[in-house]
Amino acid sequence: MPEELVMFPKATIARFPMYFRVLTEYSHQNIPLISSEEMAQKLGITSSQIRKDLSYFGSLGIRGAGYDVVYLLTKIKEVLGMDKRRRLAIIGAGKLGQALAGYSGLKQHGLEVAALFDTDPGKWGTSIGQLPIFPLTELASQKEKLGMEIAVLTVPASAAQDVANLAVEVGFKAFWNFAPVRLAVPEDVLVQYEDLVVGILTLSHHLARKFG
Amino acid sequence: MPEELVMFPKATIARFPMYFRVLTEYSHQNIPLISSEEMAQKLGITSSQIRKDLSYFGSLGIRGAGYDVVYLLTKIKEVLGMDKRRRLAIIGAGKLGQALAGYSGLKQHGLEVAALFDTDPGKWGTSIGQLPIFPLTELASQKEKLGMEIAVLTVPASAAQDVANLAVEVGFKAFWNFAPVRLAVPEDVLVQYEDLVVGILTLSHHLARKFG
DNA sequence: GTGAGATTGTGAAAATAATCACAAGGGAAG
DNA sequence: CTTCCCTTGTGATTATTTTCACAATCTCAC
Repeated sequence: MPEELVMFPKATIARFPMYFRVLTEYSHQNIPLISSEEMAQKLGITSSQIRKDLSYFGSLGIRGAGYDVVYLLTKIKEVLGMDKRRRLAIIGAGKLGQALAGYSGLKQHGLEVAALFDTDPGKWGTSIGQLPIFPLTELASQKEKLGMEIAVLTVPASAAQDVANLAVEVGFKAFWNFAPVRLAVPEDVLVQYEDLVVGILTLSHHLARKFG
Repeated sequence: MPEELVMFPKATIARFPMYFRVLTEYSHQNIPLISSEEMAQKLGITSSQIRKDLSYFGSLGIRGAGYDVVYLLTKIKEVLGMDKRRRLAIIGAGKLGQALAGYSGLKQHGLEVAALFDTDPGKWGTSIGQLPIFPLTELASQKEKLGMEIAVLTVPASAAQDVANLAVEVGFKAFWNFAPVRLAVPEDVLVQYEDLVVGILTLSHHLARKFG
């Protein structure tokens, strides 16, 4: 029989990480309940939006009281795939790759960087924190050995497609792409684009509108 | 008389940086015209969306031919505030701050990191590339001297609000905040939130849905 | 157990965004 | 100058997202 698959709106999914943060904070402080209004204040959004978002889980709040912090946290972890540990391969051991390798936010969300890869021989054998840097040619073998399933692309735009092709070939089905280019990949491969410039240019736009 | 201020939808503004990239590429190759369909192919979106987005400028395309690359580029630069050079202060000279300091994408978009700031005395006086690291206490004086107007927060979440308060005090009106906390700031201050975890967790969600 | 107060869950309405489909031009060739 | 072809610009439509408003129902105090 088909598993019950609630479809969450994209906009809702994008907010779950925020909810996760607040809930984690409350959980650490052993606060058992949180209301939508309380969350809304913390996050600067409306409480009705939060309730609507959470309603896709079905009815898991407690009327008159709020939401059970631990239970809600479990549900959000589940839907974000955080119940299973995922290992990442960072391809491109430049500044950005290194910054991500050392970013504690990943581990806090069940995401573990297992290794970095680079084409620069000068970097092979060195390490970032505890993480080894391998030649890109070892991507296939290390993927097997370390059980990595997400490829993080922190290479120059000009190299991104080639690197992606290689990663697809060795079996990666998910990409987190920081290179500002659209990747051509097979149908069944997921690509999440991350473009830092969008954020700062949005800010620049508002700044220009407001102050000239 | 009030300047004509066309209001661009948020979603449209978020796509302008993509358009900027394609146009820059074409401009470098001295290709004078580009059609919405051509752009759409490059970017993996629909051509009608592009036409709709560009229609907010008024009518600047050429029917039967496409858009003048250089002219369109000028318009997009203008609306994104890229016609004026903006200087950034990076507060928090950790891995992420350093990565951003060395990120060429910023300069390519008219954004110039002028200095970094940190509370760690061990970092004072050292530099990242050509960029000096100052004590946070010098924020006010260096802001004047270097003409910085955007504060980039790459400090731990626990320090973000305090640092923001200081930056507001010395006159910053725009923040690019990488710390995963909502900042309490005066009405007239702009904050652009950047949360790397959202992207990777969205990917994780789709991965979990698709492959379990 | 009862009433007062709080907070959820959710249909309906409003706002925003994306897509469609085609009339209105403009270019190019002869 | 006319015809054919191409691509824009845009109203209309559809889809998605947010907000509203209130009935349902749970807690807590007594």
